[in-house]
Amino acid sequence: MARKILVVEDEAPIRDMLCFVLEQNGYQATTAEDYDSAVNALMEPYPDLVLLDWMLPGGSGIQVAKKMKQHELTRNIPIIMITARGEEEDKVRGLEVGADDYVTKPFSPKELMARIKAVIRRVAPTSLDDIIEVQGLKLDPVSHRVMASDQALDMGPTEFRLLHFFMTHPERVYSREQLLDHVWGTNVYVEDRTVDVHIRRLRKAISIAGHDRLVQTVRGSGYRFSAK
Amino acid sequence: MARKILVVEDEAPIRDMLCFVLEQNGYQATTAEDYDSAVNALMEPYPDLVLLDWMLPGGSGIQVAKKMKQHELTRNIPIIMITARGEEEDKVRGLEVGADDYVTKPFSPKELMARIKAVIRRVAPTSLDDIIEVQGLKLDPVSHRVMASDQALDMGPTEFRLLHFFMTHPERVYSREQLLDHVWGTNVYVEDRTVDVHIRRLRKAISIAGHDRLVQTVRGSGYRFSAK
DNA sequence: TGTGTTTCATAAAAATGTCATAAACTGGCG
DNA sequence: CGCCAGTTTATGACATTTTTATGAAACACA
Repeated sequence: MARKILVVEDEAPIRDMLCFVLEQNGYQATTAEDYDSAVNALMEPYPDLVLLDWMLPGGSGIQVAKKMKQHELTRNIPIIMITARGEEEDKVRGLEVGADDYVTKPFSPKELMARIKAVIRRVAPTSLDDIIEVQGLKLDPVSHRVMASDQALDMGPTEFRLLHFFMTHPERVYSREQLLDHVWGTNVYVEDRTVDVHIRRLRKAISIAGHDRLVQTVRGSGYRFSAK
Repeated sequence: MARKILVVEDEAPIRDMLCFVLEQNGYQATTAEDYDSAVNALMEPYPDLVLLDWMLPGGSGIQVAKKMKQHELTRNIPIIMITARGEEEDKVRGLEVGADDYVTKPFSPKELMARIKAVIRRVAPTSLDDIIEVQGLKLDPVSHRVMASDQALDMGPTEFRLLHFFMTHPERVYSREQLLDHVWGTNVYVEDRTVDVHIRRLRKAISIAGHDRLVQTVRGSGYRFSAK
């Protein structure tokens, strides 16, 4: 429900202000103050968006952006750059590196929130709270419930998260490791094979109306959620 | 219960379509085609929400939004802007001025309804003081009483508030923390687990007519009040 | 003192990660 | 082709951990 936003900013006062505004608006804020901590913070709970100060001390913000673009898992996280007034050059370079938008210091909280909202909407058209439906299988993140043709399905929390991930990322193979990263969270030490077990449990839970065929095994690669 | 929605849109076909869709979904639609008629329409029967086309001929939609924000009585009426595809800048400015959300032309009725619902839910969950009924379980905030098929039920104050909250926010999971915030009030230091106890008491109180099944446990997430 | 609330301890239930084993699939080879 | 050996995946069982339910005691307040 609450989107996670990573704030990368070296000046503590500004950082705090940003966090305050973000949390005030229903986001969950994480922070980092330099390149290293930023890269680190990116791995933990994947943020839904990164607010990146261009003028970081050591490695500039651009390094962080570049690093993000290199990694599969962080490549698609949208970035909003914070630039100083008038630095046209920066803006251009920032957008070149893959920033999705920028705000110019000083900026109003209102403007910032507007931009964040717009960027998130653009990147993730389906709101986190939307009911997702695939072939009669409906998942409602708000009521935290899965229905198959008006019948509520029962499953454990992990199976729910797994299904949620699958339904929001269909038609794509995911290795067990990737699934662990996305569904369990990073740096969680769990055996690869554990995924198999939860896949089975998920299949069993949704098999009542025959939806288990949506969860497909891709031998040698992992699993895929597909309506085809 | 029928919410009034003001549609501000200059193109008649689109306006009619919008009205049709809105009424189809149980809303009561009012219309306006330009700045003046919009300002006018705002005064008469205060709408619960305004659907505002950004691209009005004379004064653009933003004028309407600004005007609304100036007046005490219309300030809090939520606004959903209708923007043309790709006009990023417009969206940002709209949100800055105080729009609550936007839809991009062309949009599906489904998406529109979803956004309207989301905005209304956020702004006005349910009017207070109305008798709420779910499956024969009636709660009257005025007389402060709960009835199950003409039989008065007995419960403590906290259970009453808890039930009231649940009945006005059904089909949604709430974590214990959220429940504490909403039912107990913010910044109250109470153990999370205390919620469990009151949930049990509430269940016991309404179990006489079998309504305890409405209060559902969502493992790992919290509780949910649901008729399903 | 009595009603209502919170905390605590414990029971009960559910979820989770691993294993061991069965089953399914692959590619090579006779 | 058909079979075998080697891999990979499916599945059932299980010990452990985590989360909830519940009864009772400790409190708070009028």
